[in-house]
Amino acid sequence: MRCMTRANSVRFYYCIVKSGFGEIIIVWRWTDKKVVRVFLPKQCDLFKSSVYNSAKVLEIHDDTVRNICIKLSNMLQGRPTGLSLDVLDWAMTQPFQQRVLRMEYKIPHGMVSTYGRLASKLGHSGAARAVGTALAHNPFPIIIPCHRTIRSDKSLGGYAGGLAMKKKLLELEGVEFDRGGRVVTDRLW
DNA sequence: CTTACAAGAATAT
DNA sequence: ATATTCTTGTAAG
Repeated sequence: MRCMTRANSVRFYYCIVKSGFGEIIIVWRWTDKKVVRVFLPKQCDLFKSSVYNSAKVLEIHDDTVRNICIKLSNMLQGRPTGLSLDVLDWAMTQPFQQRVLRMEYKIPHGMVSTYGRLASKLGHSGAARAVGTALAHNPFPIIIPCHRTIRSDKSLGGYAGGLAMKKKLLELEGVEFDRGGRVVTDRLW
């Protein structure tokens, strides 16, 4: 795990966590060491074109940072890991989106919900698609397990990291699929 | 079972 | 103000 920093007014640094899916990039704010974004392997180009680019290498020397990297790595191997939400920076999230993300966080390991159900839980029944867009812009994939939300017909729905990754993440958590790629479960969260 | 489509909600542009 | 999106229930093919 290596870190990098950016010489600018607002300083960020990032860690690369290696996984079976490829390299995951965690971006931190220098000042308060809060996680600002997580980039999945499929979002590598997005990272380069983001404001979090142009950095230089730095070694991890912080226990908090190291701890989060390890926990994230565990999650990528399908192990349930208690990652606290207070390591995250919510500044860039919209009010509704933040409520969606916090609700998503409650979905237990190995369980799935649907966009529509989450909407209802938030008191916005009918806002299934809005939940979808909120999750689509999830700045903290994996930490906020947005792979645990699927469509009402139990097909996968979407995932910024690619559907293959979404399916694999769920399988690692013990979720089963049928031949049509739909989740088999009678228990929706 | 598989497409087609309108409705609906929040956010991005 | 309009376009966009990780949806959904219903109505046909």
